[in-house]
Amino acid sequence: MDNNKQTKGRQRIDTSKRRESEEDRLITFSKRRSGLYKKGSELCTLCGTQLAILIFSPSGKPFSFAHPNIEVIARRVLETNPRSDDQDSNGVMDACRRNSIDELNEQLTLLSNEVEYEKERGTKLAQTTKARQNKPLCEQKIDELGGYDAQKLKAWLLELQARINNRLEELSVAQATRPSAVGAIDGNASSSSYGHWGIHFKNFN
Amino acid sequence: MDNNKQTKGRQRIDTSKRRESEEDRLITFSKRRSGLYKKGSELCTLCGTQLAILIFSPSGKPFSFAHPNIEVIARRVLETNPRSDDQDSNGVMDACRRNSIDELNEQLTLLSNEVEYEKERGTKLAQTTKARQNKPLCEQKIDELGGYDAQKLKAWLLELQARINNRLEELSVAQATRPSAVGAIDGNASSSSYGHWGIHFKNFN
DNA sequence: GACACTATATTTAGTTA
DNA sequence: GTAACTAAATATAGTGT
Repeated sequence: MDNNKQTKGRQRIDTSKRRESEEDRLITFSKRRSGLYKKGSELCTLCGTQLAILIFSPSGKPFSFAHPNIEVIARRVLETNPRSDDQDSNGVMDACRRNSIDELNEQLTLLSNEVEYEKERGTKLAQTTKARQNKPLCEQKIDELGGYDAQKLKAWLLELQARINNRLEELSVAQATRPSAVGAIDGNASSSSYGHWGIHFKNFN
Repeated sequence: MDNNKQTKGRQRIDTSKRRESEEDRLITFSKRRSGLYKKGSELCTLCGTQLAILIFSPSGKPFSFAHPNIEVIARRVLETNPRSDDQDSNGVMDACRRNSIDELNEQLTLLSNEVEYEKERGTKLAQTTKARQNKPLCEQKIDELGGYDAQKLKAWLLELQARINNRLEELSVAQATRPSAVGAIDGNASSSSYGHWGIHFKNFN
C-alpha cells in the first residue's frame, strides 16, 4: 500500500458530523476558512456583490472577511436603531404589517414570544454584573469585563478595524480596477490574499 | 464537436474579473451563493463554529446565512453601540500594530472621537428628513422611507427573522445532535437545505 | 428562472518535509 | 505551527429542459 499510490489522496468525511479530534477540527477549520474566504472573494469579483463573513472559531476567536459596503449598511442600521432590536419590536411589527410585506407578519408574531424569553434572559445577565448596568459595553474598561464580554468587545473592534481598513483601502486603491476593496481580519496572523483583496491583521492576543 | 463529448464541461473562467454579461452574473451569483452557504454550513458542523454570511446581490437584495450565536453578539453590539465608525483610522491601525488587549482602551478612546463625528453626521442627515428625527428606522412607515432606507430596514428585518428562527429551531430541535441550528434567509424563494440546517424564507417583494 | 446534466476546474483530507 | 503534495471528492460553467 505504499508503492502503488503516494498518498491516499482526499478522503471522504462525513460533513454532517463534527470532527472528532480537536486537532482535526483546528486544521479543518483553518483550511476551510481559507476556502470560504476565497469563494467569497471570487463571488464578489465575479458578480460585483458586497459580502461579509463572520466566523467564530471553536476556541472563540473572531474571524471576518468583508467587501466594503456591507458594513456601511450595518452602520446605517446601527445609527438609526440605537437599541431597536428585540426588546419591544411591536413598532416594527406594526410598521411592517401596514406595509405590504405580508409574509413578515407570521414571523414577527412568533417573534414576540422569543422577545419575552430574551428579555428575561437579558435581565438575569444584567443582574449578575452590576457595573455593566448603565455603561455601554464600549465605554467600560477591559478589566471590568468578564471574559465573555471582553471577547464580544474584541469581536466588535475587530469588525470596526475591518471597516476602517476597508475604507482606507478604498481610498488608496480607489479608482483603479473598480471601486472595490476587501479587508479580512483574522484571529491568526496569516496573510494570504485573494485576488485584489486581502488585508489581514494580526490577532489581538 | 457534438458526437465525442456531450458537453464542454466546466470551463475555466477568470475569477479576477467581473462577469461580463448581466445574465451570467446572476446565474453565477445564484450558483456560487449556494456553494458558499454549503461550505459555510459544513464548516459549522465539522468544526462546531459560529458563522454569519451576509451578501448583497448586484441588484441590492440582501441574502444571509447564519449559525446562531453570531447574531447574539451582533445584537449586543447593536444595543450598546448607538453609532461609531471609520473616519480617521490611524489611531486604530497603530493600536492594532502594537497589538495587545490593553491597546483596546486606546482604541476606545479614539473611538469616542469617531462617535462624535458620526453623531454630527447623523444629525445632519436627520435634518434632511424630518420625520426620521425622533423615530427609529424600525418604527417608520415603509412609504416614508426612501428606497435606500427601506432596503436597509428590510435587511435588518431579514436578519431579525434569521435570528428568531434560529432560536426557534434551537428550541424545537434542541438537545438533539448538538444545540445547533442555522437559519438562512434569502432574497429569493428557494428552499434547499444543507445538512440539518437550512431554514429559508421567501423574499419580501 | 429553478433543475438536471456532464466534463472539467477547484478544493481539500491525509500525509510528508 | 506550516507549507507543500497527491489523489480523491466536490463545485460549477456551459448546456438543455
